[in-house]
Amino acid sequence: MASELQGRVRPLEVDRTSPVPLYFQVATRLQELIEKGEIGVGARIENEVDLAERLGVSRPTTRRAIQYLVERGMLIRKRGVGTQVVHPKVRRPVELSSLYDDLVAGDRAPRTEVLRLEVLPAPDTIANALEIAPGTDVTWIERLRYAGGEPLALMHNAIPLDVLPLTRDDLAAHGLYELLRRNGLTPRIATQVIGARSATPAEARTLDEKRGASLLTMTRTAWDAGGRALEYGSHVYRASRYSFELNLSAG
Amino acid sequence: MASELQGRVRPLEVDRTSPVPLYFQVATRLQELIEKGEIGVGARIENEVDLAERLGVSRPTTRRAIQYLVERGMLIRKRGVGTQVVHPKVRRPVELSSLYDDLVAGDRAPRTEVLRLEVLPAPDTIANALEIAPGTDVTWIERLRYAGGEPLALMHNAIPLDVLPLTRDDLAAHGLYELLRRNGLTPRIATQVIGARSATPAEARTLDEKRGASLLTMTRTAWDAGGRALEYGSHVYRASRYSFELNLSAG
DNA sequence: GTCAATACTTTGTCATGACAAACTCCAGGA
DNA sequence: TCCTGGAGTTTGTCATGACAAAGTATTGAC
Repeated sequence: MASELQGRVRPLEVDRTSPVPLYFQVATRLQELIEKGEIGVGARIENEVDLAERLGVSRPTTRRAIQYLVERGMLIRKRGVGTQVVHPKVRRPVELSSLYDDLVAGDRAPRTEVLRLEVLPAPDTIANALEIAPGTDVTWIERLRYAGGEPLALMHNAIPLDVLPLTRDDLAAHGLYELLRRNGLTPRIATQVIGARSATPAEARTLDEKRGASLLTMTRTAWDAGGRALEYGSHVYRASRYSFELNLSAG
Repeated sequence: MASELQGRVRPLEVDRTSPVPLYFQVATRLQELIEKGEIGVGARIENEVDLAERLGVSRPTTRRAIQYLVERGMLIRKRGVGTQVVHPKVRRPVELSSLYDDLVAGDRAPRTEVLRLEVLPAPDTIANALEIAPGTDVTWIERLRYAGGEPLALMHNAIPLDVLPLTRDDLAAHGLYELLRRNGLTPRIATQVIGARSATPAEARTLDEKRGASLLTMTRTAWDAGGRALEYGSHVYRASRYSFELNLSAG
C-alpha cells in the first residue's frame, strides 16, 4: 500500500513508439531510480499488479522487468510479501571481457607488445582444450601487456586459423576479444582456471619482477554462441599488480 | 520440420498432478535428452509452437523451459532460425559454495582445525567489507583446512554475532557455509577478489610450504537474499594444491 | 545465371485472465 | 496469554491469442 513509488508516475512512463522492448524500458527506469537512491535499500517497491496498471502495461511485462533486476541482484521477491531493494548497484555476473577491455575501462593505458606470432598445428594439450582435432592449424601468439608503462601480464593464446587470421599490427593495437568481436565472433561461454605459482627466471625478467615472485595464472577456453571454440589462453599476471574481481549470485 | 525430437513423445510427457512446475518438468526432460546425447550437439530442437502442442502445454511454458536451458549454456536461440544444442552438459554459473563442500564433493577427505575463535568488535576494514557499523561484535575465526591429510588452506573469517553464534566443535565438523545454511541463512550474492602473493614465514610453516612459496588469496563478502552481510573471509590457499575453476556465460 | 523481391518459418514481445501458494496480520477462542 | 484459524495481500504458474522482427528459402525478373 504505502509505496515509495507512489506519486512518481512521471519517471516511470513508457514509450510505446520506441523499438526498445517495454519490459526493458521498465527495468531500466527502475534501475535508475534504485541507483540514484530514490528507492532506498530495504524499501519495498509497489506490487506488480498496481505497478503494471499505473504504467499501462501488462503484468507479465512488469514481471519480466522485475525479474531482470532480480537476476542482477538488485531486487529480491518473496511470495506473499513483495519485492524489496537489496542493493543499490548492479551486481554483475562474472564478465566475459578481456584484460585489455578492463584496462581501457579503468584508464590504465594498456599497451601490447607482440613477442611471437606463428601458425602451427595444435599440439594435443591445446587441441584438447579447444575441442578440435590435433594438428589443426592454430595461430599461436605470445604477448606482453603493459599498463601505465609497466609490464603486467604475459599472455599465450591459440586461435584456430579458420576462426580468425591475425596480424601483429592488429594485436598490438587491440585486445584479442575486441578483434574477435569486430569480426562477428562473440565469446559467450568460457571455462577458466585461476591459480598461482612462482615466476620462472625468464618470466621474472620479462615481467620486471624479482626471481621467484608470485604470479597469478589463468587458463581459459572460450566458445561462441554456436559452440565453436574461439580461443585458448594461458596467461600469467604479476600478482603485485593484478587480481581478479568476481561477483557471484546463486539461486 | 525434420526434428530429432519427432517420435519421442513418450520421454517428454508432463505430469500435471505433480507440484513441480510444468516449465521445470519440460526443462529437466530436455536436459536429460541432451545430456544423454539423444539430441546431439548442433541439432535443432522442435520449434516452440509444435513442441508446446505435442506436450499439451502452452507456448509460454515451453518458452520458459527453453529459456532456462539457454541461460545454462546448453541451448541457443535465433529468431527466424530455431533453437540449437550447443553443449551437452550444463555450464553452471560460478557456484557459491564453500571450499569444504567442494572437497567433500571431490572426495578429498576434508578436516578442519580451528586455530582461533573469539568475539570482538569489528575493526574498520572488516566493518567496511561487511557494510556494518564499526565496533559491531563479530566472531573472528581462524581455521586450517586439510585435504587428504595435507594442509591446504588457512582461512580467516568474520561473521556478525547476530547472524550466527559459532562454536569450535561446529566449525571442526562442518564447513562454514553448511553451518549457515543449516540455520536458514543462504548466501545469495558474493563479491570475491582472487589474487596471489608469497607466503610469510609463519604461513609457510603452517601450510607446510617452503619459504616464499606462492599462495593463492581470496577475499570474499557474502550476503543473503535479504541483503544482510553474512560473512567476510580472507583465505590463502597453497597454490601447489589448489586452483579456482569458473564457468562463465555472457549475454 | 545472378540478383532482388516475396513468402514462409521461427523466435521475440505483449495483453488478458485465471487460479495457486506463501506469507502477514488480526480476531477469536482456549 | 498464547495460539489457532481465516481473511487479505502478493508473487508464482499457466493458458490463449495476437502481432512483430529476423532469418531462410523460393520464386521471378533481368
